[in-house]
Amino acid sequence: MKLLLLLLSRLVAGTKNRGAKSTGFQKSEDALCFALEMHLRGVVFDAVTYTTVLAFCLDHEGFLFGLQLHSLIVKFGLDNEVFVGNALITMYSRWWHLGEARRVFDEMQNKDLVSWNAMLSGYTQEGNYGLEAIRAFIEMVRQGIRLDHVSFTSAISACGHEGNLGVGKQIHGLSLKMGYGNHVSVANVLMSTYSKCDVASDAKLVFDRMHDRNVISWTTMISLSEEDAVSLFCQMRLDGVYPNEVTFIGLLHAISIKKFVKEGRTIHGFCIKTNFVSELNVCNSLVTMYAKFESMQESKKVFEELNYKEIISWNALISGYAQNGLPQVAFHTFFLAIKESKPNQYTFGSVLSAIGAAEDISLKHGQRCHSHIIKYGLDTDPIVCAALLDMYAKRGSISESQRVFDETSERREIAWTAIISAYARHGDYESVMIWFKKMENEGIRPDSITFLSILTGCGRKGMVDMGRQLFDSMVKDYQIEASPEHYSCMVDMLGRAGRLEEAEELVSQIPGGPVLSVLQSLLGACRIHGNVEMGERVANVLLEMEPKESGSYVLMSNLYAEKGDWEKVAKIRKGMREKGVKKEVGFSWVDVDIDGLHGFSSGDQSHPKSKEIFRMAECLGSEMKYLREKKREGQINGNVILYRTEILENLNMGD
DNA sequence: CCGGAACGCC
Repeated sequence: MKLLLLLLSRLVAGTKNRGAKSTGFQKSEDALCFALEMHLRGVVFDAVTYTTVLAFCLDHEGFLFGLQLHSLIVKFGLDNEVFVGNALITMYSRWWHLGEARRVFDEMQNKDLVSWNAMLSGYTQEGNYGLEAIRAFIEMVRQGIRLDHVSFTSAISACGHEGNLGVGKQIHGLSLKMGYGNHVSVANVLMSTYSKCDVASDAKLVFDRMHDRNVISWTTMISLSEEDAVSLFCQMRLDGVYPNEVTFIGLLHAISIKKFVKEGRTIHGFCIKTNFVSELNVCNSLVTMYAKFESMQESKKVFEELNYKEIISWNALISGYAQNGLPQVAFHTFFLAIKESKPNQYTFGSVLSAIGAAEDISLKHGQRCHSHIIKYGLDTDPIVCAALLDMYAKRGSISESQRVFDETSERREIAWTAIISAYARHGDYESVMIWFKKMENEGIRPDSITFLSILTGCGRKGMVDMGRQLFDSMVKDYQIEASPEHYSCMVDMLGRAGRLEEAEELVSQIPGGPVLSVLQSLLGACRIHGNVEMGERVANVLLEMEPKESGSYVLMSNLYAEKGDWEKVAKIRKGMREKGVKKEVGFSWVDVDIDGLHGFSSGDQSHPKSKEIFRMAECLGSEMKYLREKKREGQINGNVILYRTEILENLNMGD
């Protein structure tokens, strides 16, 4: 109570410049209790006091307090004060009540630039209001409201969220004209916007032209240039700019993606020296980094040294185990995590991908996970739904996948992509086509992954013209850049259909030239159709690109072998020997319940039971041949397994 | 006393 009175006297004294922090409150609860106490003692607030207290309502559970403050403000007729209105707009938009924010804004009689900017930035927050933000900015221009650097920062940021490069460029132009283009926060947001709109070169240009770069400018640049992140970090230090927590998160992320192991350890050391390891978020990034370096021991070590673990830390560890082929550990960690923290969509995304990848985790566990998802109310989350659907598809339960999809209320792109990939994974291209049609009918925009599934489907179904049309439409109408996988798929499709010239032409049109796999697809197609002339042409390019790649030699030698040109076959083999190219040995892994994992390579006789294994393989081979003949003759329709049992009995090999 | 810019767990 003593403290209360002290603070009361300080506030009532009405001294200038008492910022929110200087009132001594740490939490919005305290601030509101204090404010209510003042009110009870008959102290009438002034606008400045309300504004100060409203600022506390932006964090934690402050929204309800804010609502009460709003009614007090109205009661005392202070809602016409511009500062108070501005604070209310900010509060409502932070709590996602954009409608209420707008109502306050519309009812304000005296709006100033800050009111407009507060409304603009409310719409700019990530969400579905990007268009509103752009509209509000245009309205400002139309009404001749004065614009400043904050207006430009928000408006350009909205274009970034919307991916609207056209409007972004126009606002950039306007900012230059009005002399705000070089303002540090405008330039910073321009960089991130250009990078979001896939014009990284323009982002770099903005950065290069800046004269005053602050820590945010450097952090932005580091985060969007993975390859040069480390050298940019060094330049930043030379420039005398001190990094912060966010800088390290971006830097460590780039290092993780690029697997710069040495640099990663150095930066870890730097974080220890500068005590950035006391920042939870930096440590979370370190957990992810070591996981990406495939060193789960170190990842776990960083994790265990945390004195406080939040769900992001757990997620980083779980996905690390999942990505490093330790799904059981991932699954086990998941159960520890949900004991200590409240899981979010990423937690389930990671654990579901682990279950999907693990043949030896019972599907029951997947279902158990599913029930947790429902328990935590995450069953409508698009990320979780897609992961769940994918998990069932990977574990062979396509009907469950379909059910998850049917029950997904908010069917965003990601769910459609997942169900179409699920059918593609199962080789059910009939369904791929059906669901793609449905997706189109619903007006959902297919993405790059969806196109890959559908193009593969067209290839397998021999629907070459349709595939070609879709590919062209993807690039032209949907403006999706064709990836090497898309090109491989197209070349494979055209090649299977014998349209080799068309395939070769497509390859020649690839911007920046084809990658290895695309050319190998083309060479494979040449082999199927016995086109030696084109095959040689393709092989020459391939051997120039990667002289040590054995696959190219093998494909070419197979092509000659099929034509019976044994001389050329021998020449290629000789060439391989001379260049020291070795064919990498392919391994097959067999997991036997009782005695673990066995690896086999072609011609390998090292296994103690190899004699029996080869005998069995031979039997299975002749059995397959027999079955194929029967099937061709139409003698089998349906249950091959039953039929197989019958044959085995006849062959007297019932084991 | 009010408005803006960078990042991580899918």
